[in-house]
Amino acid sequence: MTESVPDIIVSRLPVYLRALQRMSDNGITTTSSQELGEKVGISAAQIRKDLSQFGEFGKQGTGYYIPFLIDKLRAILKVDRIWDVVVIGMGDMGHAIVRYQGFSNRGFQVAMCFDSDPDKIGQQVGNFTIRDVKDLAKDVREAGVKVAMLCVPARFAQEVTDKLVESGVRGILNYAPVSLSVPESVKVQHIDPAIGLQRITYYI
Amino acid sequence: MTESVPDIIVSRLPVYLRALQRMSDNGITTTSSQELGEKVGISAAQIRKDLSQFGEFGKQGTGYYIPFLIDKLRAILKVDRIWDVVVIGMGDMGHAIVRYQGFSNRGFQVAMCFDSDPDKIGQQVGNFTIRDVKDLAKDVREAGVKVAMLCVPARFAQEVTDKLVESGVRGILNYAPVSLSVPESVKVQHIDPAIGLQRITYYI
DNA sequence: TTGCCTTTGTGTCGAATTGCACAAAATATT
DNA sequence: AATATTTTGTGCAATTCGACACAAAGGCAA
Repeated sequence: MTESVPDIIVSRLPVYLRALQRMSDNGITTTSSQELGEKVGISAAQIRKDLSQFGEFGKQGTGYYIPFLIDKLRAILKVDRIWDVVVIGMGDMGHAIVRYQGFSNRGFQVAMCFDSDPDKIGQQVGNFTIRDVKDLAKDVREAGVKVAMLCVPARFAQEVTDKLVESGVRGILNYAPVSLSVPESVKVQHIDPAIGLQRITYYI
Repeated sequence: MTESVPDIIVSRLPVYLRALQRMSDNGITTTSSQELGEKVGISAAQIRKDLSQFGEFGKQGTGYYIPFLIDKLRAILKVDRIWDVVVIGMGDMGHAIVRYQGFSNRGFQVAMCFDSDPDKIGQQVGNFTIRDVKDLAKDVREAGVKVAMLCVPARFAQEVTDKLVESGVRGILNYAPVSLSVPESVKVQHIDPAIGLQRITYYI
């Protein structure tokens, strides 16, 4: 039985994984909590404690064998598989996301995309034909897609969210600049560049 | 003298501001910590305590007068002005950012954009002509730009970052999927959709 | 005015998170 | 084989953070 792991620890794991995959790409096979910590800007003790929530992945005196640790983290984060993702809203941001090449080796692939604009529906973006958002519920449910990226204007975000939740989506990456209301069983992560920038200017 | 305010509180302020601006746009002039908390998914007590770090902005029995609180938050976050922002890397993401219309009423405007690809340099994106990244240091320094959005591939991110820091940039919103190393005086915020998605799939 | 209702700002406390330090384990060296 | 070196995993202490509760203040109704 898994002890419930604090959110804040879970939120750091993808950062570790990203750094490890980068090291692996550079041909490095072993690292220490010290070295990894310097790369990601987190203390070595913190990293060791975070990882120890899930098992003993390192070896005293040697550190961590990177391919092994990557496998473990991918399993923990459930990205030891490829998740289909649906993208809603084919503005500039939706386009950029659908065409982005960086998802596949991190556990995700775009499976379909939607818009409500009749001029856009039917058009091609990358390998995909933009579908009518009226078919969103049906298509998402039938395909069993569990993860969505929401790129619609703020005023439509909540209504699309409700449809997604209804259709069985369990997680939403929200690019719309608005907070979403969802059941507890659904996880939301927010991406809002203006909020990121405002968190910066406070310190300048 | 301002007591040092915890990062975690600062990071919530832009979320409050966004919700308040939305309420204001909808013609609402007054709210309570209770109501605001429901909108952003944070407890009322938390909101009151966060705001009390900076002053007494509410009135017992009535709550908060939204235009006043917006002004206060904008001043605290230093977005009671418009910050020039430089965008580096004119791929799909850079394009989407430069063309995004949502920054101006939240304190930011794109001032210039750069790429290293000779085919892209000189081309028009929105109202801007793509400049040669070789001129980055000079142009940024001369214009006194303090904030950057980094949209280059991961392998170039650190070297561009170093140039930006050297040129006087104090904050970077990093879209590249890699951790950056910067002096303490420079603030970085990360936007990586794959990390957002991995934080979601853990819970599914 | 008086009494009732609402809502803030904050003191207190418990919980969550982080930092520190070290025994134990593994490797490297002599 | 014995010693030195490295680095993990973790117990404990310190700090940070969030929930709760309530006095005080303002508004409203009669």
